[in-house]
Amino acid sequence: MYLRALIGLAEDGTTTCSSEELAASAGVNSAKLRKDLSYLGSYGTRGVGYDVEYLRYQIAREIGVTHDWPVVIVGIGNLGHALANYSGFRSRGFRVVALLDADPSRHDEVVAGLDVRSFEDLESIVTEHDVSIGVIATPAVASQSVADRMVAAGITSILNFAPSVLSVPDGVDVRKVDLSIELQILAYHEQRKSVATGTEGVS
Amino acid sequence: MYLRALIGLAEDGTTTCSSEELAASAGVNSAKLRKDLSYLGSYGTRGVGYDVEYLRYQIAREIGVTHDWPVVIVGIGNLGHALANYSGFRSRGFRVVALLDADPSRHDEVVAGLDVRSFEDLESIVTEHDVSIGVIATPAVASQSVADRMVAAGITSILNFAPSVLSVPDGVDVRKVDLSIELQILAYHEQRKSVATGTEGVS
DNA sequence: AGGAGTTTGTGAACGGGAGAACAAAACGGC
DNA sequence: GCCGTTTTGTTCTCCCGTTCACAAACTCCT
Repeated sequence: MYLRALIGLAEDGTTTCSSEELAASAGVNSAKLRKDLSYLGSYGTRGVGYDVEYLRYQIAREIGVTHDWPVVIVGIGNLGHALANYSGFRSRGFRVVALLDADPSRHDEVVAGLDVRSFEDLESIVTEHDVSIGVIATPAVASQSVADRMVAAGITSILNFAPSVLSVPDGVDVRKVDLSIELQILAYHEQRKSVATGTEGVS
Repeated sequence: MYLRALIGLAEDGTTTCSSEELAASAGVNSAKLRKDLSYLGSYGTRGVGYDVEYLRYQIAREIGVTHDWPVVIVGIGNLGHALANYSGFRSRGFRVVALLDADPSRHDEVVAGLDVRSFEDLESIVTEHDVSIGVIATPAVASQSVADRMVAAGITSILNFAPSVLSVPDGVDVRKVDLSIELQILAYHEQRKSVATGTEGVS
């Protein structure tokens, strides 16, 4: 988030910023920002602030976005389609090297300039491109078996868009994004709002 | 998450479950689950466990998924396209009532059975369908102005997929989903793994 | 050179979530 | 009807992230 805020500041032509400004851009408290940055090192100048370009490079180096990460996406339904085309991945240092789907009827499609290939090709693709990050955009029922195959093939980080809890061995990282859970959280607060104001009754 | 786990258990034909089982399905600790459920009330039976259907209804009622929530999606690019087609929304009680885009060249498209309409129609749609939840899938530069218009039109909950920090008045909830941040977090851990094992050097 | 004004970096206090542990309650067998 | 077993609901403790507050350090102006 700080890196993204710095990029935004750099695009606006800002060369130096205080922790207060950067915190506002990132939407956090300035003390938290200073403490977070202090874990990386002492990259600011007291009385002046942070050099935008310098700090940007230091953060990029620390979090590992200085080189491209190859990524495979499994499950080319609506969501996988969008992810394959999502420009944010490429601009943040991720390169989609393959799109896989278990459904043979999808194998003739070309999405985002890539052939949709058979899920059976997973191992060879992972080996060839030295892929360590996989994205699961399949239905929930398929997600665990896809994850197992990914782990067996050597993938050690998984981004899971399926609404399922994956079990993986130690040493493998999983992050889960559940789009409808986010909406449900908003709906919950909406409901509480209407209860509080008495606009709407809840049986 | 608990609701989803309960639905899964119900589909498997389970009628009763212990906190231990449900916690395992949801991927959390059983003490935490019991504590969370205790905030809703005392819906379990000691020595027996929870009735799946009963608990499911109670949670659904509490979080407000007993009735459908109308939703508008603004920005019908790749991501908006996928969101409009995403079946998880409908099955979780959300109904997409309109798709809006500022680009007139998109207005002839039909996505997921809905016309893509002009962003200018926002106010009338919100009023007509009593929409309180809006989804922003525009580029980052447009997101703040879209949010402002949404708030002015009466929307009080926003799900923001743009990589930007939105500022909104009190009483409006914003949740942010940033797809590439998730990948960056995985990449960070990957980098640390390779540093720790000495597989790869970091200058 | 020195003091006033800024801004970072960090020690201390605060708050809240997570897990362990246990009392209360329900069921089943005798 | 009573006791052992099981499982919930809740309290207590611990730990971690966040925030406050302040000393150290840097710049600018006189």
